[in-house]
Amino acid sequence: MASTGGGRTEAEGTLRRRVLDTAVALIATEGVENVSMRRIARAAGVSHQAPYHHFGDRSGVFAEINREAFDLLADRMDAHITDNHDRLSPGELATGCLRIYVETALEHRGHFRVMFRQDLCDLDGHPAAESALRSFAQLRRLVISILPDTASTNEVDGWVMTLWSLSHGLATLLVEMSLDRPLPGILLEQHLDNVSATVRSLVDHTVERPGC
Amino acid sequence: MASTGGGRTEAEGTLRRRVLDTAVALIATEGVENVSMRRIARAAGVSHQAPYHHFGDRSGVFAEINREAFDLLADRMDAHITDNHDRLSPGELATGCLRIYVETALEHRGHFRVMFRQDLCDLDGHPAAESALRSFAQLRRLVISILPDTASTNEVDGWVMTLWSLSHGLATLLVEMSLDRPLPGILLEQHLDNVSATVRSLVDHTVERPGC
DNA sequence: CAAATGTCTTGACAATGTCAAGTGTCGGCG
DNA sequence: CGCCGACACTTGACATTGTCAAGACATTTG
Repeated sequence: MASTGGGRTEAEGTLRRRVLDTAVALIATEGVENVSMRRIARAAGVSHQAPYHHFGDRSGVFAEINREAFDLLADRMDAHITDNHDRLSPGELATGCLRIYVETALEHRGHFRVMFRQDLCDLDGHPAAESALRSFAQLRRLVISILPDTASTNEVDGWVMTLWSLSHGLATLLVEMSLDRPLPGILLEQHLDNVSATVRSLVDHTVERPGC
Repeated sequence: MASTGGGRTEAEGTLRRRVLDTAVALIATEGVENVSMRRIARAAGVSHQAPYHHFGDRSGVFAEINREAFDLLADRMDAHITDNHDRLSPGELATGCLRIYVETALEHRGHFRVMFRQDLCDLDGHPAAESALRSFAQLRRLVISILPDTASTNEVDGWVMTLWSLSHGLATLLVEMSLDRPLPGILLEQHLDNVSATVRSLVDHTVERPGC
């Protein structure tokens, strides 16, 4: 087994990556409550202290998973917008982003289960907070481009929260409950239809307003 | 302090209640990750094993909190519907239920933080699962009364999920992040306006459909 | 080549979930 | 009245967990 005492056994920074991957995989299958540092270390085939060298403490691992999750989300949204901004309307772009949100959460349950969990890690000052804001900002920009210039800040932020909730709520339900077993993709499509209907109501809301 | 050895020190079943209340209060302030059985016991002023007598194990406490949460939610929705069913349209009733959902989550963060957490407790066979379904069923009934009889099951369930997501997503964001500090009630009202707009689009969706 | 550094290991400690075994009180039975 | 079992709790013990401290080895630096 492992020779007593260490040495540079891992290639450049490989363990750090393997710890994150192992952690995310375990969280996806067992839930975050049932994942311990020592289990991660064991699953990664290293001593119980090796992960601490790269993350400081347990919450450090979760903070990094948070960062990766929000970055992945923001990157995908970015790509979708830049790829389609000349082909789709702002409303369609927003709908696309919301779809990406749900799909990303389902594809990366381990990441998603850690997002927004302030009891797992304090994100204040951590780069993860910045990544999170990046995702919000993208959606916010789309909402602004949909609403008229006269829209108040509250109106903008209210719609951002509404749209975000539509995705986040569904993603939570699908990931946390076992709703995905009985509910196949068709329900997701139905929901996304409804989302786009909501977005359209946002657009109409904008147009219809006569005055005041 | 506590005399060595037990005795009937609690009035009828009082400790069980106090354990639940203590647990919920701790979870609301510290987050579920930072709440241990022994801390609950300590805060309740009993030995570390006393709670186990009433709940079997840790997940038993969470299961019971789940049951209370879903029951409270379903009861409030029930009351709202029976109090207003002759005064409000089904759409308005649905909007009211969604508002109740968010308000209940904010008033009972400790409960909400445990809901939908399958890693904390297995609800299969537990009465909590039944309570959860009761809440869903209420919303479902409202959606059915809004949609035309010809609506497919997928259409119904899709809208149930959409409406539920609208509330659950917002509640999660408000409870898990510290969004409630900078965001006062006005944003919640704005969001609820949007929710009712979405519900209206559901109703219109019903009316507008020409054929097929 | 020697020292410093970075990567990992082992060992130890307090806290936690939980099992096992006590200890005291209460209600009912003779 | 006195005994007895059930109940509601307590104390004690154990494996596991997060984390601190110290050691071992390879690589880099001087």
